[in-house]
Amino acid sequence: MKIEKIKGFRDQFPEDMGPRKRLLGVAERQAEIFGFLKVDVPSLESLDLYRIKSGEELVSQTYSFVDKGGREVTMIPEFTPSVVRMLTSRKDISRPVRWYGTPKLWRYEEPQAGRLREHIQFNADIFGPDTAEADAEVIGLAASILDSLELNGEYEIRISNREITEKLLKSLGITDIQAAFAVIDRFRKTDEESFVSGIMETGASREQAQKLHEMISKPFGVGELKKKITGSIPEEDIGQDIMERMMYTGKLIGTYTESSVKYDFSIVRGLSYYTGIVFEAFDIMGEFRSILGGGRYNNLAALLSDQDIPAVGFGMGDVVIELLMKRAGKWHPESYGDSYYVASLLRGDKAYAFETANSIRRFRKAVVEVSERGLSSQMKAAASTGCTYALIIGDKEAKSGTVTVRDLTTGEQKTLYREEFLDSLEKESPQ
RNA sequence: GCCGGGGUGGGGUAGUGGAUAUCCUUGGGGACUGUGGAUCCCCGGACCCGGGUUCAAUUCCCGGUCCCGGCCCCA
Repeated sequence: MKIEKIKGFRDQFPEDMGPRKRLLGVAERQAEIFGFLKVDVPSLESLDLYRIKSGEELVSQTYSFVDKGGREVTMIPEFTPSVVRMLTSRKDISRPVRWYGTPKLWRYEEPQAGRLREHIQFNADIFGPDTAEADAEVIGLAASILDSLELNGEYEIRISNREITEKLLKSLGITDIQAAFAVIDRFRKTDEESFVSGIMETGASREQAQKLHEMISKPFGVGELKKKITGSIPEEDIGQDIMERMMYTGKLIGTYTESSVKYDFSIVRGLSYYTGIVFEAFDIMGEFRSILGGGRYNNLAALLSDQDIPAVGFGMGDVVIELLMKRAGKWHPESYGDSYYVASLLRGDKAYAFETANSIRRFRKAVVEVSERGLSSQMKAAASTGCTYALIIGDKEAKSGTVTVRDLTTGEQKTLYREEFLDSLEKESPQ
């Protein structure tokens, strides 16, 4: 009987696992360099954790079920609520708290390009200070990860601000702010006419809806925010300090990366708990869904506990960035430097070859032959493992205490004393 | 949940209402216990599942399932 995979889930074979391991490794390394500490959360949570903050729409898209004890539980659809629960359960942790994690997340929806039912998400948050500096640090980490993956020039960051957008919408006569956010969120998928009519349904006039469409259509440099808004919103309707903070944040983000950072009114993020800055990163060709996204959510802790903890963070799923890395030719595993395939022609007792392999392993990767086969086959195997050198060990070598080293890229080969060979490895090794 | 397009060895494919289902590649073994991605030889491996129509279904029809893509939603 053939058992098929569950829809939207994936097997992860070495050819993708290698690059994916590097992707997550780079993200984790950058997070650590920034001083973030790793945490992990349960894969299963009470469904109520998501009811509180998001309502039935999200709940209907969760991978949830009633367990044997009659509890409504769900495979976690996001990381943040669990992390907030963790943080608020401890009062001794000094702030700012910088935490990251790489959970698997689940959603019960139809799979499509860049979206599966199970995926891995890198996630990082700063809890405590409600400052432009914390905002910039989180976005800067996101950019540094993408840059470390050699994706400079392949992406750009778009930022916006919920408060500013909300005030903008109000000044245009819009009364149903949530509905307007939903229309804006769909901006990229609709034409001007349906956008305008969608906005008109939220309380704006046609003229105002068209004005909004124009503002949303053109991202601009973050430093121009004030200029762009002046004339659109009456001065008294918008806090100067919010705009100053956004422009300052944009300036700080520029200290992390050369990549383009734009202000973009169309970024609102669907998640209702965002309160201030929101941001996403897109591939430069606009082919894929957003690579990552996040923002400030100052009210979530209060919703889930009796504590008030401002927070800012982002999540980056592994699926979209994989598409981007493949397109950019960067989907390759981490390189281990020189590596050795220990081929053996010894009859019976192969201890000499194994001693050699194990000595190499103090400094380098070594693969030792474990089959009985001719040298020709072993050399083929050496090539297919991707090793840069082959060591050939036969009776001659074992008797004389030597090894024959063959460079698999140039074909050059020499025989030298084993001790001499190992010494040279030790000297060349960085550590 | 809804809509569209697909499913032939591990991957890529050809083909057919009836015969031993094509080719390439990959995998295993051998030539080959002293030199690699080669060559030659041998071997293994497939019509997604169920039902219907039919003398006969991998082929036609229906349903399911999975894959790809879109909608909804976006964590």
